[in-house]
Amino acid sequence: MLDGPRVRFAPSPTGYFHVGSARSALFNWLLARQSSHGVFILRIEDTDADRNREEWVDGIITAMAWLGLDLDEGPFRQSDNRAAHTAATEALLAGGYLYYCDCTGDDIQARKGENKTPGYDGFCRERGLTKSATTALRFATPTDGVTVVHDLIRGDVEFANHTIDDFVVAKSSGAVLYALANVSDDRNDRITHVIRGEEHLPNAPKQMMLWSALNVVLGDDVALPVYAHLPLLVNEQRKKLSKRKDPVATESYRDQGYLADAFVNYLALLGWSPRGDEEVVALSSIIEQFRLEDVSHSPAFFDVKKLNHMNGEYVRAMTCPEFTAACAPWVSPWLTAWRPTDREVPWSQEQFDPALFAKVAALVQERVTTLGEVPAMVAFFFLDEVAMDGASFDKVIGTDPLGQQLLGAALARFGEVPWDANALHAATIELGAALSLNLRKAQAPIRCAVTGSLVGPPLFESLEYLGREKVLERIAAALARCSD
RNA sequence: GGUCCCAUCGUCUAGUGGCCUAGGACAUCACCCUCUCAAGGUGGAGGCACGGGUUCGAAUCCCGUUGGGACUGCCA
Repeated sequence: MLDGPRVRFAPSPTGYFHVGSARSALFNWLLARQSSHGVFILRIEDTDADRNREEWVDGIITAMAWLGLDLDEGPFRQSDNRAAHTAATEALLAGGYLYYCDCTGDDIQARKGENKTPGYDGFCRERGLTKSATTALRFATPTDGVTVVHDLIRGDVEFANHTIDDFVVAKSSGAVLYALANVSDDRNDRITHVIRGEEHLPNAPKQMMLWSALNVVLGDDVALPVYAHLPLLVNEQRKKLSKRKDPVATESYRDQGYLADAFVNYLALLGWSPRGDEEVVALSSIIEQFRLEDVSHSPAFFDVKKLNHMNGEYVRAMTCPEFTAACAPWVSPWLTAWRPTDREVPWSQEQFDPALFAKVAALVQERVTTLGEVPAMVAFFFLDEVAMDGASFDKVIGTDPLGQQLLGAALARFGEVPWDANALHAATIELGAALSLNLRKAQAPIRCAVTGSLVGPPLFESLEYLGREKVLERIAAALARCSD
């Protein structure tokens, strides 16, 4: 068998797919992809029945597929490996690495009193307790020596063994906990690189102890994995990104119309950077250049502004037909397999005209940063009645006699002018000139009357695509509104 | 409190002892372009946390200080 890195992404389905998780998944995936024999595994760590939900499992799988993080093995379920976890626990117990403990949290707290040493005090170590409904299994950590974690990103990190408390390996219910379950699975999956968030760094020495102990009691000498603890993703307060307080759901970025390629590109820049000055780089180039050794040590702030810029660049880099097609979930969701879950289209299926949208798309492509912004920008093409912005109307038409005069003149002139953007452009210049208005001023009332807003896609192309009839209708309606 | 991690423009970063008067990107400001809004172009402002060493020479190495963070669960 050819050796390549075997890496895994091991999320627990206790919430939506966090952007920090997406970044961890990506870095694991990159390492696997840059080697021809690399293997990327997804293992859902679903052993905490109280907190897991099936919909979150789906969310993880869907989001990873969206990002293009394809799997070589899995998705596996940690809950399918319970037999192995139990066997590992029993072997460890038989080997003398574990002991039963019936202390409650309150007991431990009460005993500690003034003692500042963290964690469990080893009270039950020599008590010789046996299995019961109230006894958990703890790992007896060495009281001397040091455990050094060889971290690819940070170098060697030393932990004095006496500072590591006797952590619980299996609950009194028999359920095997994270530290062991995770190690047991990593051994079985022959994981070579454990790449995960920095919050797991304190777990590493415990898991190395477990791994080595398992090698002894199982008689199965599996090489310890190489660790790489990724810098945390933080919010503007420099705190770890929180599912509760921060906008971190990967799914929501998809809903908003961020492009997977752009999102992946941005994620790759969090803690790592390509060589050279260019940050918008092809995935193939990222795969080729990526090195764990180059990952930065310090926490990174997830900056939506920069993501926005990058997304805009990717949007503009698409061909027009690609862009048009990519917009489908937002403009014609009734046609697509996937559609955003957090919004509705402003028009009905009957009102929407695909051929018209294909023309209009070119007008908005370079004006949006996300696909989700498209509907609002082109709604006036499909809605029977414009959604008039009151303030804009008052400003350039309602309280402006010149604006009304121009609209009156346009109503007449647009009735006879050849119907194309150039002619409309020229006609508007003349109309404005007659009132001593430059084009900037002259186009405003027309834009407002026809689109309902003072900002939007280029006006004359819009008029052309909308058609003479609707344009004249809307100008007349705007004029009528003045006398209301 | 303890253990551990981290420290370059507001933000993400380049930088691995001399190419640094510290480079790029986002954001920001100004100007140009322009039918609005964008996009684009040009230019500006903006940083090595602090203090000691080591060295001919330090953003880069060492020590300390300060500051921030993670962990400290019969969660993962």
